[in-house]
Amino acid sequence: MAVRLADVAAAVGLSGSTVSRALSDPDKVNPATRERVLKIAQEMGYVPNQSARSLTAGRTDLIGLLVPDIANPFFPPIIKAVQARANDKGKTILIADIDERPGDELQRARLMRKRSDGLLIASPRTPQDQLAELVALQPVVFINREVPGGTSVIIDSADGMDQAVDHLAALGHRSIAYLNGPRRSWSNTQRQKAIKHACRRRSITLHEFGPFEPQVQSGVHAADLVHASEATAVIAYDDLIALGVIARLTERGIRTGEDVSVIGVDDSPMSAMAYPTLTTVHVPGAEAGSAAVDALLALIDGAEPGEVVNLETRLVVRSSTGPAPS
Amino acid sequence: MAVRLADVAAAVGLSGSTVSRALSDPDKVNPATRERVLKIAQEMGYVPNQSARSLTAGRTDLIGLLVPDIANPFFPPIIKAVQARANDKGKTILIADIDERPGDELQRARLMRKRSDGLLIASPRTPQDQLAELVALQPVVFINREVPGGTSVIIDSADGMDQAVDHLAALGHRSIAYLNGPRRSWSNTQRQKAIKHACRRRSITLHEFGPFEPQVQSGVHAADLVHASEATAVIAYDDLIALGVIARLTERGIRTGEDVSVIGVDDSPMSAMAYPTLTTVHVPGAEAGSAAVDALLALIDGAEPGEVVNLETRLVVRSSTGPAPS
DNA sequence: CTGAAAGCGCTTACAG
DNA sequence: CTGAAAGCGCTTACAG
Repeated sequence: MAVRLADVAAAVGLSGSTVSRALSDPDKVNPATRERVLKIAQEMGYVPNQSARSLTAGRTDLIGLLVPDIANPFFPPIIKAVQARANDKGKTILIADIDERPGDELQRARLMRKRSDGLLIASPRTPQDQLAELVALQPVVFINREVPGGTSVIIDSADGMDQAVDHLAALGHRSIAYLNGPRRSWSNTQRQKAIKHACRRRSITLHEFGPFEPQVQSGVHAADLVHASEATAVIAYDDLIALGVIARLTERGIRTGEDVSVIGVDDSPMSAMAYPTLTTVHVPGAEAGSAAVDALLALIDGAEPGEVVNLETRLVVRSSTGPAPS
Repeated sequence: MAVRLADVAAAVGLSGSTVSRALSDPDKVNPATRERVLKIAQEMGYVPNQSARSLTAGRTDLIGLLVPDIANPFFPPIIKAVQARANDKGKTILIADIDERPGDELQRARLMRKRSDGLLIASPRTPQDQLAELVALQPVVFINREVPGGTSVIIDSADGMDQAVDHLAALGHRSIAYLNGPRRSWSNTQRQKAIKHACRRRSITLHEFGPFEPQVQSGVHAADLVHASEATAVIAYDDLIALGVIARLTERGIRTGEDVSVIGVDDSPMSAMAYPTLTTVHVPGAEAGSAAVDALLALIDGAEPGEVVNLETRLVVRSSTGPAPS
C-alpha cells in the first residue's frame, strides 16, 4: 500500500508520535526536527490516511450539502460559493441531489450526516411536520427557509419586491399581476406577502395567478391569462416563469417592456441574455452559500443553533419593464 | 458520544464480531441472531462510524468529482447524473470546483484523491505536459477529454457537426462561419476538425473566427464579425456564444433564422427558451456522467485503465435556422 | 522536546 | 454459527 506514518518514522529515526506532531501540530516539536520530518515525508510521498485521522480526531472535515435540484439555475451559484468557502476553510463538500422528491430529503440527510461533520440544506422541501427531524441532525444550517429551532440563512424577498412594485408604480402601472410559485414553497409565501403589502400601500390593484411550477412552460401558460386580465405588468415567482411569459408574449406579437412589463426573481444568468433582457430581483445566492458555511462552522465549533442570517434582495432594472401603455 | 458497535453487542449479549457480521455480512450469521441484532441496533439508533469502517475496509465509498465551473450550464446535468448514479451504487460524491484555474486542478485532484476511492474529472483543463500526473492518481476517469493512458468518457462532436453542416447545406447555405472556442480546449479542436471536414466534403466555404471564451459576451462580439462576412449561417462553439450572437443580431434588427441562421452546441436548457429557439447540437452530458461512474467503479474493482467510451451527438433543429436568403 | 502506550470503532482471518 | 484477538493508521494524554 501507500507510505504510512510508521514508514516515515522509521526513515527519519524518530517515533511515530513525533512525526505525527511535526505534521499536524508543528509548534510542539523542535524546529530542526520538524524540517527533517517534513523533508523526508515529502520525499517519500507520504499522505496521511484520512480515515485513520478522522477516527482519532473525531471529525471528518467533510460538510454535506443537500440541494433539491442541481439543474435548477438557482442552485449552482450557491453550490459554487459553498464549495469555495469550504475549501478556504480546509473542508470538502459532499453533495446530494434530492431530485425534487421531498420524501427522500430526510433519509438522504441522515446518510450524509453520518459521513460528515455537519449539513447544509438548501431550500428544504421537507413538510412542516417532519422538519424537527431535520433539525435534530445537528449541526445543520438551512438555506432559503426559516426552520423553527434551526439555524438559517434566509433571503428576504420583501425589499426586492417592494422595489419591484415601486419601479412599476413609477412607470405608471396601476394594475399588476403576481404569478405564484409552488403552493408549499416557503419563498413564495414570503414573496406573495411582500408584494400584497407593497401594492396595498400604493393602492395598486393586484391580480394573482397560479400556483405554478418554476419552469418556463408555466410562464408560457400564464402569459395568456395575464394578457386577458387588465394588468399591464407582471411579477413572476422566478426568472424561469418570467422568461416563459416573455417568450409567449413575443410569439403573440405583444411587445414586452412596451405593451406589457415583466419582472422576474433570481437574477439568474439567463435573465441578462434573454430578449428583451429581464428586469429581475437579484437574489444573493452566492452570499447565502458563504454565509451558510460560516454559520455551520460556528455550529461545529459549539455555537448554539437558532441564529437567522437575513440577506437582502434588490431590483436589477433591464429592458423588460417600461412605461405603462396609456 | 453516539452508540457504538460494542454497546449494541453488550445489549444483545453477543460478541462484537457477530454484531459486525449481522450488520455488514448477514449471510454469515444465524437468521434468528441477525433479526435480534438488527432489531436492537435499530432501537438503540446505532449508526456505524464510517471512519472506522473505512479504516479497516480500506475504502471510503466516496467518489471525487472535479469540474471546471459549476455555474457553467454544461456541467450541472453531468453533476446531477453522476450524483444519481453514484447514489444508486451506494457511493457518495465529493465535489470540487476548479473555478477555471487550470493551475489548481492537479492540486485539488490530489487532495480529493486521498479522501476518496477514485476520481471523476470533467473537462480537465490541465495542460498536456502535466496530464500524466493526473492519470497517475488512479483510479481516475476523465469526462469530455481523451487523455493518453487514461480511461475517458468522451463526446464525439463529429456526428453532430456533420448533421449541422448537412442541415445548413439542405437549407441552401453555401458559406458558413465557425466561431472557435478557447484555444486550448480539447472539444474545440474536435469540433473545428469535424466541421472543416464536413464543409470540404460538401464544397461549402468555411470562415473561422475566434478563439472565443464560452460566454454570451463573446457571441455579441462575434455577431458583428460574422455579419460583415459573406457567411449566411454560423455555428458557434457552444450555446452561450450562439445566444450572444442572436441577442446582438436581434439588437441590430437582423432576423435570426431568416437573414442569418445560427447553430449552437450543448442543447443547454436555455437553448429551448431563447427567442427564437436555438437549433443546437445535443451533447449527452447526463449519459456521460452515468457512464463515467460506471467506468470508475469498474476501475476500482480492478479493471485496467485505458478504456475510451464514446458517446454520440445529434442535431436538434429549432427556429434559429432557416433557408439561406437569396 | 521526545517516546511508549493506549485508544479511536470497526472488520476479518483464525479457531473452535 | 460464534468468539477472542489482532490490526487498520493515526492522535493524544502521560511520563520522562
